[in-house]
Amino acid sequence: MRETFCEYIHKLRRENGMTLTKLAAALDIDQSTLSKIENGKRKIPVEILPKLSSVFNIDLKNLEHEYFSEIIAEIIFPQDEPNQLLKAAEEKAKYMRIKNHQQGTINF
Amino acid sequence: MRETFCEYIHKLRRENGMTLTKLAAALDIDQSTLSKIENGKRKIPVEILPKLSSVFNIDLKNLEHEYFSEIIAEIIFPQDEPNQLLKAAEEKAKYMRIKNHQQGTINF
DNA sequence: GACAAATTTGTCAAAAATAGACAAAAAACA
DNA sequence: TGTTTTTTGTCTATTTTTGACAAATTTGTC
Repeated sequence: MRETFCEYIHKLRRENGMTLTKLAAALDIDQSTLSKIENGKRKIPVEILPKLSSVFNIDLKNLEHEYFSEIIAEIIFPQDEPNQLLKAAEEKAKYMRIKNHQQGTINF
Repeated sequence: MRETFCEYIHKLRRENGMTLTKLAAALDIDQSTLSKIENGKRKIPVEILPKLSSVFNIDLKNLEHEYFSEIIAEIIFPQDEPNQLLKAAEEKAKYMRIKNHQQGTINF
């Protein structure tokens, strides 16, 4: 996927000929909130992923993949050495696995 | 660097024979807060990076590198295909640069 | 062991960020 | 034009985060 996640949601909705109101209802959020989400003005709540998955029949793993890669992209986007940063992150993740780090302790 | 950022701060402080009270004062935070930071119980405020840099004479770029890679590590750590995730993130960051995406719009 | 210094922990109120809801404005389109 | 859809603004409630303080615990030294 090239586009951002919010663009993707928008595309999915239009392709399936749904209105904001309808999709919002299926996702159990306010339609104005969905509009904001599609326009990148509100953060995407993780909880909607499984619902998107079932509404549009898309593998949940895929959606999660897109979701998290986007968050990472937001971080590396302004950096000047993104590749080094990603390498370092990999190393650190390995280190965390070894020390079987308490997930989500803090800082994210 | 292998260790986590909080471990690193702790190490730096001890190596330089500083007490929590002293370093906390230099960083302009409460000493109990610094203790929590070193123990991964509070998130590390970005604002302390420049101060750490000058107190310990470490290149700021380096510190930022470690700081952000850690955040990314926290995200990929629990994922089962971290490499694919990182690749996707790279792609997305490129896409964002092209579309000259408003940094930090949302979701992070 | 006793003492002092250093560190960790718990708690609580203040401040900040986020979410949810609603209505009005704007845009799309038939 | 009239209707539906979408976007935007605003407000309050809720949740999360922060800062500060004091008590408890640990550490190191004599």
